[in-house]
Amino acid sequence: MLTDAENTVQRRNSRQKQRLMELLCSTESHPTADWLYDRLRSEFPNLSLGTVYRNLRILSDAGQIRELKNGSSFSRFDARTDEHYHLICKACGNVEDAPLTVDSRLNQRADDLNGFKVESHQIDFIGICAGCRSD
Amino acid sequence: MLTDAENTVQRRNSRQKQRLMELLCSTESHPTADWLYDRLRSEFPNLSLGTVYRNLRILSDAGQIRELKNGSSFSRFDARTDEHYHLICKACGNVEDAPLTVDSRLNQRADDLNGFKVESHQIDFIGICAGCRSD
DNA sequence: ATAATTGCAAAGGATTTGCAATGCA
DNA sequence: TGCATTGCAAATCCTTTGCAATTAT
Repeated sequence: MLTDAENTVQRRNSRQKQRLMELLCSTESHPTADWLYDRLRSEFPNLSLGTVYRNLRILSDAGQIRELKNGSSFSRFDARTDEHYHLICKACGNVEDAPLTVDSRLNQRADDLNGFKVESHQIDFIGICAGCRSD
Repeated sequence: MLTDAENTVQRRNSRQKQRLMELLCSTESHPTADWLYDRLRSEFPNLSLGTVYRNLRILSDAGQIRELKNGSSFSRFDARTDEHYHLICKACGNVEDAPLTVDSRLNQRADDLNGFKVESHQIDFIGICAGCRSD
């Protein structure tokens, strides 16, 4: 996350950032920073991985791209091993169990799409938890 | 992930591992390794964070607990910012978009559970992708 | 007694950041 | 020209690992 000051700053269009965005738009493979770095290096031999990360953050803070990960940067652990859904608070990052029954019919809806064999699914509901709502 | 050799090893029940498991079972807060480490330190003043991580890995490889994170350890980025679902391959870690329409009624089903205000949801279907099935 | 487990500290991988040089607007 | 952006390298954060000492079976 960038600071507010950095985020309201006036942005320029460097060639690196432009091409990064184009490359990301041209693929559906949900690439990692490293993959993007490798591809862009043929065009920008001196490109640094730091620049890739910086631009990914800028674009994602601006809502132009999306970063796929479950909230926080570190792993969370759960003693419940049965399938269940989660409520994830955008504000504090906490994760609670959703008291909902798992709908296994969803697996059939997605099964065999693109030749993909579905074994299970998980749903994360994103929002604001009771504690953060009252603040 | 532990190696096969480490995984088929005969396990003992250290006090540290026992209490870690009990602590994890006693909460629904899906704690991080650090949170568990802090709590356990009053009981085991010389406890090391490495031991906590090691035991979490042992328990999760044994299927006794679950680690919450989207597959790989590094972030993936997506130029599509509209809501959509993902197919995640257990074998190769690749992520593809699921050609399904988003069911916004799901948000209502989960809304206000535990006082949680739901804004959106995401579904990850876990399975084996076409490429890995044919190998 | 044997070998799994520990604590410690050092290594590792992914990501961020400080800074002087560079290049958009 | 002015200031956002870069490349580089060092720093940071979370997690894993090597090793000698300890402890469960």
